[in-house]
Amino acid sequence: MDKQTVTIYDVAREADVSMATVSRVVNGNPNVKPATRKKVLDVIERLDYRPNAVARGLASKKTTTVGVIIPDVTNIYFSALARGIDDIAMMYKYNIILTNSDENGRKEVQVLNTLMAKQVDGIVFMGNAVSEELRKEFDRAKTPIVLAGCVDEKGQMPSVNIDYTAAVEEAVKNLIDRGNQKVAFISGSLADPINRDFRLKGYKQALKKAGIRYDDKLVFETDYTYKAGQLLQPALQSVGATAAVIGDDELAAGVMNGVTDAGLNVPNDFELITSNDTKLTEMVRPKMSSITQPLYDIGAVAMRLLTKFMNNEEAEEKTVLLPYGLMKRDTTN
Amino acid sequence: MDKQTVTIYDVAREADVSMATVSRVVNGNPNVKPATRKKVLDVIERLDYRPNAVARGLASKKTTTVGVIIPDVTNIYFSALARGIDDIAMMYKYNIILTNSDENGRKEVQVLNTLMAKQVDGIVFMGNAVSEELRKEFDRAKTPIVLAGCVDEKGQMPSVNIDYTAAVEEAVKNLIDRGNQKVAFISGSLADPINRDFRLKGYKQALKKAGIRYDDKLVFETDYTYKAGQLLQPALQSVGATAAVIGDDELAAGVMNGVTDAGLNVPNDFELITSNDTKLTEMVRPKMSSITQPLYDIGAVAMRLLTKFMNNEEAEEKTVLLPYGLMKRDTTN
DNA sequence: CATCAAGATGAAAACGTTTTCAAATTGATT
DNA sequence: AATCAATTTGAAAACGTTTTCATCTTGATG
Repeated sequence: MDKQTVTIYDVAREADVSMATVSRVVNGNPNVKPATRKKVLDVIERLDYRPNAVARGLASKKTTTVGVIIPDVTNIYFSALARGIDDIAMMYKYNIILTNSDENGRKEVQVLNTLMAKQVDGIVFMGNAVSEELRKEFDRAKTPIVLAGCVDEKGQMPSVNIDYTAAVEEAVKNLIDRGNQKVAFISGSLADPINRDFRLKGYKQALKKAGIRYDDKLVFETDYTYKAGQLLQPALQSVGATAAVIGDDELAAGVMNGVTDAGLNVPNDFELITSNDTKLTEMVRPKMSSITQPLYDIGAVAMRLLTKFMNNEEAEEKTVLLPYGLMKRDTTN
Repeated sequence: MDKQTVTIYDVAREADVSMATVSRVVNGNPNVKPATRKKVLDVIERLDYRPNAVARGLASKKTTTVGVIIPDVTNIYFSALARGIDDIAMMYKYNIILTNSDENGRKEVQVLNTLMAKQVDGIVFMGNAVSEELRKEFDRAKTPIVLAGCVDEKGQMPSVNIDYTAAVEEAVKNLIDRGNQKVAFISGSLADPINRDFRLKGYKQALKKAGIRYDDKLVFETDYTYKAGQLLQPALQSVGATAAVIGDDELAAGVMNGVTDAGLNVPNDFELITSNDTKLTEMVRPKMSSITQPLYDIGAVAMRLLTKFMNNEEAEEKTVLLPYGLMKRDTTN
């Protein structure tokens, strides 16, 4: 019926010491005589005392909780990052408050505010754009923040990513080298810097080096969804694209199936390279060639970086780029 | 530099009222004269006051946070549930502390304990088995708990699921009706009641009604992973199975590709029905026929149910079964 | 105009920790 | 035996709210 909670005070009384001493042994403070420590530990055991983390948070101003803002857990790419984040967080004794933002600016701001209200010790932000409004909130927050799989156009926020520009350039070059003159660029919103400023740049660079004229008819801006990809086939055909680099694996799977269902053969009639190397690439047939990214590690490193900031350690570099690669599977010849 | 936090006390002073009154307006308590309310609100605005949720939690014993224990966010099935949970949680102003358990009993208990320490108002548990140890912890916790996509063998914990037994029976019948005499049953660990007591039971019932002898050579116990499925092909062939019901979509995709890669044709040489109807079923080729489950809704309903418990409302039924179906796609004839 | 009930307010006590600072104890050194 | 520094301890003040009472206002009613 009752709350029936055992408090630090109960332990202190039973062990015949002060709350301060109990607090010390609970927190592993070395300034406690071994004998007293044992005595206290025994009482804790006997009473089954569990420190109240909320009270602790209030007194110490540390909640050992970090906020994670994710566009959609349901997206394999982001959930892979999230897994990396959570594992490292757990390793450092933090918990994760996870919230979906749907990349909706208003929701992002609102979520950020409740996270701050809950006094999280830090935040990992995923998403594609850091809106001005969001940046303002970030600034106001004294709370450390790290971006994961998310570029900051102004380069002032700590983040961990791969070199999207170079990766896409390499992928496109790969496609061109095999004779494709019309390579489509398919991504999410070009309002997102990650697409507009990084991936598209790589695309253009590859074209330029190959002496191919840039044609914005070949650039497709869409949602990161399977359906969206599937519906793209007629448009791709009408511009005569014979290959594509695609910014998301689910989207890529959609494109591939759309093309295949239209009777074309991948990779003989149409080659494609996707971007995230999630497990989906191996599940579909043909398996998708992909830019490889250390997904789990991006999350893990971001979280690790965050722990440093929360600990006031100096981090060598604020902006870390993890290695990428190109994995040939069956959607390229 | 400094914490620079505006407290309720500052607001009270500036507005020339007591903390109690500020608290009242912040919490929408109607017992405040409109004029004072406005005065307070203005000060709050001017000072940009944000209530500290931790202090609030300590004083009110409510954290508006619920814990979610998930085997692995990276699994499409679970992340779909998680999404439903989070959306409803947000709707009711709760936040989610999300932790991966890997279905590891020790980790589950440990995670549960830290959630309790953090004074979450409730818990949604996903996973396949509720171990004895876990049940003990659950009992000790005064905190309301709801299972999502997870059966309680003893039927005493609130949960939301579909009728796995009936669903599997129907799927197997479907396969048998089309002439398959040797239908394999492929699931995760049979230590999990969901497989052992529910799905397998449905499988047996279908066989029985069709007058086919149960043969445990046709029962495959494995991991819920793509790889595990892929490796199953030789074993399936050696027992002469011509069809299978499979307990997880990633696993099913693995089985299908294993079979296909071995040169067989799905569905002509081998038919299969999977269980979770995640978006993966539509991404692979052939598209997988599946038992359908309202994934998102399972999570959503579980969370909704939890809010009732947290609110001490009486819930009509503790154990809710959502409707399932059978979706014919291209892995069955 | 006295009376009362209802409506607004405030003082202060929780809530369960951590942390600061001073006091008490210890033990080694002279 | 006296001294001093280190080591252990405890008292009490935070931490920033909510909540319980009691008190004070109000305005209507007789």
